Amino acid sequence: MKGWLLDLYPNENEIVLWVKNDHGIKKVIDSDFFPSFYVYSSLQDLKSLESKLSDDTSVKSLDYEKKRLWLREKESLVLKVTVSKYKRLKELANNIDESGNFSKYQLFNVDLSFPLRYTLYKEIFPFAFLEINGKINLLDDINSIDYDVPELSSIRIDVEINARDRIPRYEDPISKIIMDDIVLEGEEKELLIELKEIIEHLDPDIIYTNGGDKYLIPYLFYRANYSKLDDFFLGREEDSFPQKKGRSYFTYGQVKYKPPMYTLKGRIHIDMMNSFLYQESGLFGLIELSRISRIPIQILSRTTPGTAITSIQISRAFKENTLIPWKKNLPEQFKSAKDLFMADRGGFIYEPVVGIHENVVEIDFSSLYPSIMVKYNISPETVLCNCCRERKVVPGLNYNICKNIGLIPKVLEPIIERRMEYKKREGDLYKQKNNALKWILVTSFGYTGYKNAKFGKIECHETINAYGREILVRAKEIAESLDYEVLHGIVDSLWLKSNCNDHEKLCNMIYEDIKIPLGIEAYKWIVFLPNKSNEIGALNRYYGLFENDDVKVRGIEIRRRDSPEIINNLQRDMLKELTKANNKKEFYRQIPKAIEVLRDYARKVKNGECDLEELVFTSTISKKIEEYEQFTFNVASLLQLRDKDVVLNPGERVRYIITNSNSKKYLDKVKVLELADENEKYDKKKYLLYLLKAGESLLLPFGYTAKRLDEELKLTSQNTLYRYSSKKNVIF
DNA sequence: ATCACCCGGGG
DNA sequence: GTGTACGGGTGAT
Repeated sequence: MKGWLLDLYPNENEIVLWVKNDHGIKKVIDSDFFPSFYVYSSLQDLKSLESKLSDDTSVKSLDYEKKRLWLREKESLVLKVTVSKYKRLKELANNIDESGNFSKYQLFNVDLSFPLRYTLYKEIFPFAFLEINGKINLLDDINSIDYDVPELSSIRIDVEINARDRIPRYEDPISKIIMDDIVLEGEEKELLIELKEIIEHLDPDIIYTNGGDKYLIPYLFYRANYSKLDDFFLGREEDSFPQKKGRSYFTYGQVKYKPPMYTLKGRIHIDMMNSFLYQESGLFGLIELSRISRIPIQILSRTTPGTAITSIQISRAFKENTLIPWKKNLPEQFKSAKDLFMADRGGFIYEPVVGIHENVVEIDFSSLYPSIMVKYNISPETVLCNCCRERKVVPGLNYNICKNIGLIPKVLEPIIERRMEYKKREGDLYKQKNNALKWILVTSFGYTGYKNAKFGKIECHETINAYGREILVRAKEIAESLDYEVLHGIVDSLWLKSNCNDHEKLCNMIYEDIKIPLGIEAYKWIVFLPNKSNEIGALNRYYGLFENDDVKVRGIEIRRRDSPEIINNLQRDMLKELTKANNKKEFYRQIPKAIEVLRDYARKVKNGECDLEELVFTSTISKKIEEYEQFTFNVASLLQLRDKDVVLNPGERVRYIITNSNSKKYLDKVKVLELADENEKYDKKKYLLYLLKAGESLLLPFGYTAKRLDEELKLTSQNTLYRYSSKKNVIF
């Protein structure tokens, strides 16, 4: 049969493939695939290991092969250990590593996923069009841009829960099941049977949920179990979920909570809430990445772009007969692009000139890092290579770079080209594919410096930084030579001021010099904001109005996830007034109107007219309740929830209203939204203060502190409206 | 005054 | 399958 490879996964000791075409879908089992890992050591040690392993019944075969231990190194003799039981692979690798005191043996290809092993071995990939008749025949090309995608049917499932209070629990029964436009109501057990029957009947390829991993799917199974429905499942055959708990983990200093995956068999479950890549690039973005990264779509939808880029790198290394290192122990720690630049503030960070500016353009090297990596051939095996010691080309660093093209550029260049091709085309399909690739490129940089990255090396980071810094400095010099004034600059962007309107010349000159694509956008005006504490320009706090009337806001409350709606609405409405201005002069005229907006909001808060929903803070829990040292709003919320037997994992969010900010009593200080009743009294003074501070955030460069705004707003007489007296009150 | 805690960014 | 920046603001002590 011919069809598209919808999904594949290991099951016990075989690989299951689901192949879809216009006539239906077929499950294919390959029970003749056995995974391997590799061991390198002295020949003598390998020989003794070989004889030791030959007694192990789970070892299927032991062979010697010639492989590269690292990119472009000469091939070495290694022992290939093939296991007959999938589960034994990692156990065996661990045993060997331990028996050699974690130093005698170097192990490779240990932590590769089974789908990746299988697709590399068979030279196929997810969503490939192929023919299966005893053996697999690829009728597709992984490099293809205009590949066909199967028609996929889908359904979205939501449930409503008959909860005792507003916190839904597993013990609460289902009240409603909604499947697209089908609404099921009635007795719970019947509902579940009907749900299963409808899914069997419609037989969708994709099931979309909102929170399926975290709640919906496990809940449905819990209820089915409670109703003694033992053949309840949602896949194309019985689902088996790993008994895993979700994990909380740190990223960029923030705690995230990752619920366990609920993947279905033969059907694709996409949890829209748990899929960054789906949110960013849609179904076609997922398919695009699934193909090129060889990660099955259900797994891919739940991973980060960094995982996908790693997988692509592994595939490339595999093709070049290079083994994949198991663990790495480089001392440097993971840092994101921005971190590194922040960490050593080079000459290309310009503290913003606080205040409002006209005639401003922002230039932006949108894919600076991947471009640098490709252009300057930056890769772990090219930076400080042994063969080209003389080529010390890195600006300001004593590093040499190889003349032979490295793995990272080889991987990135085709992706950049693909993306450029998609960018040229119209329509949602290409937009989604383009977005998916964008994220691959953006994250590729961070991963080169992450210590556990398969193909990472800190010197790559330093090298990329050195080039990046040089490029920004160069761009600045060119701009200044054309009489542009630099107002602000950070990482890959510069804000420039000039009376001349011909910015094309600037772009051309920079591009001619640097040969890295850049974008340019003109502002009618932009306001750079100071730190609230010291009046110095803050690197990432600004707002501005583009020539096309789009508004760009960074760093202030409206951008924060924890801000209550009322703060967001206030700043949105104040900005609405301010952005009516087409220039600096008009901007100053709009300031009093923005303050009037603030007055309206303040009045509403003062009069107790706010809906509770507007006042809700949504804050992320960073640790377990007992680990907190201070009695914060979050702690008070957690205590309230604990009374109701609800425990949140670090990384999950609480929603609360401030009822008495200064109170030391957890029941009094805040109210968790789900536990609040409609007549809950909120802390008016506190919310008023928040409003004033949010107003200050926008207007501080013009002399309005929260305190001063407070004074203004207390004016009750209608004709003493604040008179803005020109430049006297302006700090800058 | 100092420490604890939470958030951003990218597009 | 995986990661603890750094500076900003606000609140607690």
